[in-house]
Amino acid sequence: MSCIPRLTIMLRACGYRMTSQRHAILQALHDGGHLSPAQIYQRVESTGMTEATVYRTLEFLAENGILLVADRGNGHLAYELSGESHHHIICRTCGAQMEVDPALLAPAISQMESETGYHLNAGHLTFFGLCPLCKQKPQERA
Amino acid sequence: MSCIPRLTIMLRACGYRMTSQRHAILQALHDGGHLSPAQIYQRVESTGMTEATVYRTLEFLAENGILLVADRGNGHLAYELSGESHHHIICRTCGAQMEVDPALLAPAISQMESETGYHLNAGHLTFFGLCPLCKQKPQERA
DNA sequence: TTCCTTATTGATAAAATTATCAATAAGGAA
DNA sequence: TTCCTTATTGATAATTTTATCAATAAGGAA
Ligand SMILES: [Mn+2]
Ligand SMILES: [Mn+2]
Ligand SMILES: [Zn+2]
Ligand SMILES: [Zn+2]
Repeated sequence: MSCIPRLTIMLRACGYRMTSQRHAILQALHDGGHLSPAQIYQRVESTGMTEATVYRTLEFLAENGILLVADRGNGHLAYELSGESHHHIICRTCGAQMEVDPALLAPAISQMESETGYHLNAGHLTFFGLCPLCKQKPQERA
Repeated sequence: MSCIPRLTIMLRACGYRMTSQRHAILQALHDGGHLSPAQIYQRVESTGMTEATVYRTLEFLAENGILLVADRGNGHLAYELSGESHHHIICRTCGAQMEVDPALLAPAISQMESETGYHLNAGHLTFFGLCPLCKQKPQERA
């Protein structure tokens, strides 16, 4: 993917380094979308990388804004490349999910800002609910 | 606290039971507010309860709507008694936090519902940002 | 290219969280 | 109260995640 060189420069500007491990994890997320640490490890295991390195690298990349952390509702976290801003909606019944335009929340957020005095980072939220299908037939679908 | 009898009835109606362990954990959360599993275990350790029981009980109570799960931003979760609906704002710099009236998000959520077809559970969200103090003096405060 | 500094990794241990399963006890029925 | 069914717990092992620290390698300087 073409963003590796850009990220390399960005990291070096902060005194950090681009390593083969970071490269492999970024690549895995590039063609994997939202992935859990375990899923990512599967995809980079062949390089000999340690699980500890996967966790460390994900935390590092997230802290530096290169990755976004997402709540999957199962208590565990997922990671993804931080591209265009967005939020998520997940169906509590069937797990279906979709992305949401952050513009929909903008007015609510700016109102929260003016009422609380906080400066909010719109961020990357996850909303839970029922998808159109599960809204009808209450129980079906695992 | 006075809600134990009510919760007992609620649980029995679903075939579940009120145990001394559940009672102790609810009591801990009643006078503790938002607590992590470790913090809760500290407070009920004297009863001889196992850590595994703490985790199981928290998951059980949350699944049944008696507890809310909160994202604390540190990757770990916190639990609290589900009372009046609200959301949270946490300062990424100093950790200061405050609750937010869910009514502020209501219009945005109903618009998301009409645009996506999902039925959303307003829920219990956590927003991150900078508090009024940290917004000014950029670096200070651990 | 060679050398140096040190950020990063692997190896390992520790800690936190989850899964198994037999023993216990909640609470409904008699 | 006594008895029974079975939800729940404790004990234990397995898995996941985090912390330590010496060995490695990124990448700037010479
Ligand atoms: Mn996302
Ligand atoms: Mn809360
Ligand atoms: Zn669904
Ligand atoms: Zn602050």
